[in-house]
Amino acid sequence: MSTPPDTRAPRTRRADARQNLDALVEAAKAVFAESGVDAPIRSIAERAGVGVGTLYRHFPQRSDLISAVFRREMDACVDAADELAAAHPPGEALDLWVLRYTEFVATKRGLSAALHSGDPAYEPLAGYFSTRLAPAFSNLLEAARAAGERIAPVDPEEFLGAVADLCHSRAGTDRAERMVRLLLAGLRA
Amino acid sequence: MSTPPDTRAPRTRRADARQNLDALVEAAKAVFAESGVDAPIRSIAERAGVGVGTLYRHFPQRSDLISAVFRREMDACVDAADELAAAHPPGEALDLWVLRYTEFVATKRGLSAALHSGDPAYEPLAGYFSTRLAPAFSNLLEAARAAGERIAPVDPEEFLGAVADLCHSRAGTDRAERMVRLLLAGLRA
Amino acid sequence: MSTPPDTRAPRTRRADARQNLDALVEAAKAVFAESGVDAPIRSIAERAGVGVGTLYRHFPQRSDLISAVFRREMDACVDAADELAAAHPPGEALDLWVLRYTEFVATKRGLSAALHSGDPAYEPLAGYFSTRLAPAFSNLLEAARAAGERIAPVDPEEFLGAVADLCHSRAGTDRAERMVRLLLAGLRA
Amino acid sequence: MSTPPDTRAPRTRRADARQNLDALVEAAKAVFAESGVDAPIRSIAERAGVGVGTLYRHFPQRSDLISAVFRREMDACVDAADELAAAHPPGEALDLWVLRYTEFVATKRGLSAALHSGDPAYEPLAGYFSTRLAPAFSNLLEAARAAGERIAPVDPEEFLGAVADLCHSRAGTDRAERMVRLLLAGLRA
DNA sequence: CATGAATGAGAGTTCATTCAT
DNA sequence: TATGAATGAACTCTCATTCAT
Repeated sequence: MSTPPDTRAPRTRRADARQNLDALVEAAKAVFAESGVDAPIRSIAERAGVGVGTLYRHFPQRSDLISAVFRREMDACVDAADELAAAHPPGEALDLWVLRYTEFVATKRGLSAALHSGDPAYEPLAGYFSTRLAPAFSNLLEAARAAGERIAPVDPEEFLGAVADLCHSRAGTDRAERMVRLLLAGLRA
Repeated sequence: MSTPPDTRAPRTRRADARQNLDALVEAAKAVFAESGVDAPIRSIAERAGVGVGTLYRHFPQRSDLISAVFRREMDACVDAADELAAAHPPGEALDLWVLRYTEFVATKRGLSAALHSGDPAYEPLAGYFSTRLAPAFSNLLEAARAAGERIAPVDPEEFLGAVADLCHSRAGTDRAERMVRLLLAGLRA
Repeated sequence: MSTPPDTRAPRTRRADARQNLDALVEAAKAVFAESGVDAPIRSIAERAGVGVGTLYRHFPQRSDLISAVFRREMDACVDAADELAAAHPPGEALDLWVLRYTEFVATKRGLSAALHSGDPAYEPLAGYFSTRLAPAFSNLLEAARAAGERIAPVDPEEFLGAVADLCHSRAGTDRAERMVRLLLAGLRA
Repeated sequence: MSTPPDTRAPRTRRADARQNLDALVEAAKAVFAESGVDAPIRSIAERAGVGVGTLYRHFPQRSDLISAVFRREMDACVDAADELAAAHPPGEALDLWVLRYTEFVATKRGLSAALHSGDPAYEPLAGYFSTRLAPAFSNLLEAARAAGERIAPVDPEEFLGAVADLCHSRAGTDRAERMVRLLLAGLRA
């Protein structure tokens, strides 16, 4: 009436849920960076040293895992905005933060595709994008304007989306950076 | 009293092959636009009204098909450069062509990913990119400079790659166009 | 001035265990009725508000749980035989009890499959079937015969098995009842 | 961009589609009889000496395969009705055919479950049941009545369903036959 | 004693690719 | 030369079962 497999790998069992969760997100981050967000689920579980079942327990949908990875780093990126604003003059802070954002995006192949896929599973992620990242950027934009810089009107989300696009391709970070600078220049034209 | 010679095309071999090839490229173009370059091979063969075997005969690698599709439209895009240059003042021609190029890219989901995948199969395509599109753009750039416009030094290929990135995402063509214009503005800053 | 003795149940161990056991059997009954005996073990544990481990402690084999559920209701069904015999004339009691048995079986999707699966785990259940249900039915049969009814010779177990089969299918209880009546009619032909 | 596995089992390739189809239905019949209609798809493919893909090509849904198996034998069973009617007196033909039908059902574990599962995929099969088997049975019933037999009014489909239920269980054909005879007796009571 | 996280076998399904016809 | 049937690797997901806490 059932399948009685005799287990033979005792390994970690129950070590610590929190730890596993971390390992999974970390592994996912690495794998996504290497192979994009469509990488086989199993490869992530393996990298985390965890059974697929465990992965599914914590992240029933692929999108849950993607969201977890991105959210974690989005937070760090958002925090950087305040730090840079505090340590640099507005215009400079703006540029520096966009480059920081660039780094965040650099390893997220497929992020924008996911965000715009229309799949409702990504709405929370998109929401996070709108409610956290975009405002952070918007603040920097306003601060620069308040400091007297002439900056073209631009939708913050749209601009960040564009920067993301420029950084997804495997064309290398140098090119990405040059092109992002061009975009920033366009902002000031 | 004699049998009238049957004049109906007995030498269709070649013609058929050509036709198949055309149908395939056309079908691939449509399917790529709809589902991206990772679409099932079969769906392309079906759309072309041809067996998969035939597809494989003409395009042993998926990349061959991708290249064929892109090459065909690249040609049209390259030709447009001359036409625009003849009909408009240099600066305007430059902008118009970039928008024209934008359209070409718009339906090519995955083009830049393919170009930068590192897969040697795409080298011919990348080569075509460098030897045809980039020079066409370069000419427009030079013409504008010659006409007195101040245009930042930029690697043509890199710039075109960036534009491509901006157009891939499913975020809609409006956003893409706005962002491309920003990039163009950056060029003149 | 002295600490008043804490009289609140400190000896709940046993009581808890009994309670869990009850909850499990009850939950299993409900789940089996809804999804058949192949329902996920976990869903039963959840329904009982208990961890899977606890379930496994009490019922190491799925068949143990199945047996427990069935046994409990078989008992009730067996008891009904005496009650009906006491309250009705023999022939009527016979018919009424078979319909009562029908109800018992109705929600036991998979019971007969389990009983006849050949899996040795079900032998105790089958034994219970033979030693309790079949005799109860046999008594009613004999009583009816003793009362002068002409009833075909039939193996009680076999007959009950047949009735069970007629009730398993999801075809609805109406049909089942009609067909069971036909079977009863056959008994008297 | 793709997975280039190097095939190593050349085996039959394209031998004959018709043959494969037959082999599949045959294998499915055997597997269904052994393990019920929920048996792993893969086991059927293996038994037929065919890749899973081939199975899926011919029978995209499990229900398609089930239907194919059943339909084939239903046809034979329906044909038997005429033959028996021609060779025997009505009452006898009726009994003989029901036993014949019994044989058909005997190896179809899960048939009635499938028929009554409510899954729309089985509607064609259920339809076949109603339009072919039930009428065949109905004719025999009428013929027997016309010949003067007293036969209880009964819904042909319902009756056949009941017979099916009696034959599904693994309880052995002897028991099934005895119980079916009882049901037939009930019909004449 | 109870819990539920972890495990991994196994089932379903898709699709690139080959090759008999 | 064209066809499309066949193949099977690879992927996703579920769930029985164990065992650290």
